[in-house]
Amino acid sequence: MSDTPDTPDTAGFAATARSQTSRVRRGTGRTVLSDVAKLAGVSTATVSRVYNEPEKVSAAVRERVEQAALALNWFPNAAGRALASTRSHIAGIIIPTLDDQVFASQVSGMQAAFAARGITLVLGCSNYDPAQALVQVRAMLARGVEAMAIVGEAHPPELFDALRLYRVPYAVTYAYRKESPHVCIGFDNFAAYVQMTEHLIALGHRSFAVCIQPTRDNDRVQARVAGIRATLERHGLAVRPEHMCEGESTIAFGRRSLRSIWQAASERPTAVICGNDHIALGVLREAEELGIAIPHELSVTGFDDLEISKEIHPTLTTMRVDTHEIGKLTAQHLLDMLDGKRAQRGHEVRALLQVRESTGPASR
Amino acid sequence: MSDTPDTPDTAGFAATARSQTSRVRRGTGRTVLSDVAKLAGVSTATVSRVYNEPEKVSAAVRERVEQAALALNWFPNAAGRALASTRSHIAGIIIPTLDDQVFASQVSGMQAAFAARGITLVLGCSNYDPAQALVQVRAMLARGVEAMAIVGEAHPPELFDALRLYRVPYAVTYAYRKESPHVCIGFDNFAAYVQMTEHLIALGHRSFAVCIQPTRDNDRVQARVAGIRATLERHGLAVRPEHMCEGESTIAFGRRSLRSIWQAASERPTAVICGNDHIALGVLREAEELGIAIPHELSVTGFDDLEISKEIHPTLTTMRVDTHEIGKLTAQHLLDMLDGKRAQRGHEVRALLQVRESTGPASR
DNA sequence: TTGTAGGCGTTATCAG
DNA sequence: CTGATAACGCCTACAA
Repeated sequence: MSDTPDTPDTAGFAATARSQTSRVRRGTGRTVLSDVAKLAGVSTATVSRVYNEPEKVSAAVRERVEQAALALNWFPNAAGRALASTRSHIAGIIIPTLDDQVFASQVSGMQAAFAARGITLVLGCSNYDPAQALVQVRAMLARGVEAMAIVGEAHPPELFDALRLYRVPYAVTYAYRKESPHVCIGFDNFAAYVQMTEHLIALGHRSFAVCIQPTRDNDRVQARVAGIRATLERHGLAVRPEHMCEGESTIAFGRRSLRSIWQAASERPTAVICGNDHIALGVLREAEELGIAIPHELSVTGFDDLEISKEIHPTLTTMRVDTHEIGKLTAQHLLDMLDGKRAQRGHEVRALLQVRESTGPASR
Repeated sequence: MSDTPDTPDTAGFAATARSQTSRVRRGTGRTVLSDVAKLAGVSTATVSRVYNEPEKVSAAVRERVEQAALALNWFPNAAGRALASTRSHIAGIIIPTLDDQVFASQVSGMQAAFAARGITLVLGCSNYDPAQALVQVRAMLARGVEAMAIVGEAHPPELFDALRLYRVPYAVTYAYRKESPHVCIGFDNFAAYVQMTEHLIALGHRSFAVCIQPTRDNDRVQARVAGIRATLERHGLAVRPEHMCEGESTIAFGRRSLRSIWQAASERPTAVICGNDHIALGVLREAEELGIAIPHELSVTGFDDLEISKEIHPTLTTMRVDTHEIGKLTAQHLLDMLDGKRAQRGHEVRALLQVRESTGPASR
């Protein structure tokens, strides 16, 4: 049974001789840690220490190991590392879509902050579909993500259950609600639209239209609509159904919406609140075409403060949120969790109103 | 000397949870494959087969295993899988920045195509810095990426050497050059700007200005400038140094540039070629402020065809590239490589000229 | 400070 | 079609 003298792993056979040595080995032929150990004349444990706890290795030995690794062009295999240490050095983020600048810049902020700490970010897009988000989260859990960020809280309970079950620290981003059971890092969508609506009411507006993204499965947009409605209600006002337009986040949708609002039989609104700058840009564009004077005849507001919004005519009243900062703060929070710090209650970022030319006193 | 156990950086959350477990087993307490095997009354090998080669398992056993997995809420651990199978199911992409829509949508295209095949995409941003790109590629190689995409070919040779050494299939994206030693999937930046320049020359323009992104370390932008220069030269023309502006990709840079061009002592150009729509939007905006008639007094061109470009006044002449498609094609190519298909020569995507109101006949 | 040895969760080989 | 068992590459408790 045991007449073969060569112990398969730690014994010293040359790197090249390896593949021929035994029939059982399935190896890839790549340089591995033990090759480096052999060349440096140290144990595998020492090589590992050089890369994980360098202060515990003498300078001379460290130097020798680094030389050997360089000579063999070796670097640690992440799968082996992850398996042995139960640390994957991976974090995940789920966003609705990269096609929206606000999410892209949030990813960008997180990516940079994580990379600085040697953590790789893996990205999943849900396309605004809760089922897809759940699938992505499960896949990331399987990958062994150490932390996760996810946009919004309108997700299946199983999603958060899974996160808790696996004890993966996570944060809900982009949205912020004080009452949320999750750690939230973002802004209060409800409050932001309250502020915007109050701005218009203060200007004397009493008749409103709303052009907004799909509310389905989207807590952020729902909160915005709720903010508008609550504020109007407080002033004894409401949006007529025919002045409530819901559709995709495009210039084209904004144009279509204003046309239908203008052609409706009911009294025309004096203000249009849009779900974001894209839609507002479309409304402005269509207004120009219909010969509607902005803001004299109609006030228009957006959200996001795109670079273009202060350059067009008339310049667009909108709100600005630093989404890059949201990403950075989220990464910092998650890194703190990984470092064993106590959990925060979340972090509220301000949405800042930018009053420009597209809003003015109501004409009626 | 140093019996202090605190490793400042990499030691983390794992430490606390661990100490309670048995001294021998370091396990995480998570459900593992063998638990499923036990519950289903089969061997671990069979469980593995159910998920990797289901056709080799009888329907009855398969059913039993699936039930057990569901009951225990088990799913395979990626690190263990990667280690044992030498397949990581990870692909990587390196882009300059997510803050540019064209790269974000390329990532989006790849991500979707890969996800459909169970491959996770990991993202790295180089911030237009070749050194950072190299670091990111090495990190991804360590992660065991099975394939890689990287924007542009202006990278350190070590980067491509590493890719070749590890036999990782890769593609250069966004840029396409027939003579490139790499598989390229993108469009010909040189040819695109030749076409744009020819468009203006055909309109009678003889005096040009150029406002473009930084050329340093950026082969795509360099190719664009070369395309402009070569075309002009063929017609016996050239850009005066004071009409050559290089700067960041923003509306503000476009505005600044036009102002300086207009204030220069030399004869004013009749056309401004911009490196992208952002810059062109700035030029248009500043022209309006300076009272320059577009296109009568000055023609302006962009690149990318942003949604806004056909909505502003005057509408912008630009070029359109389907970057989402580039991402999708790249993923398909890389998947083909992983499936062992023969390498393609790359794939050229067309950049389409969109002639609009911002270009017209030269006035001089 | 360094070495030894066993384990991390899964897959692959080979025998039954 | 199924099971036993040895890798996969690295980390870490413990011993020296």
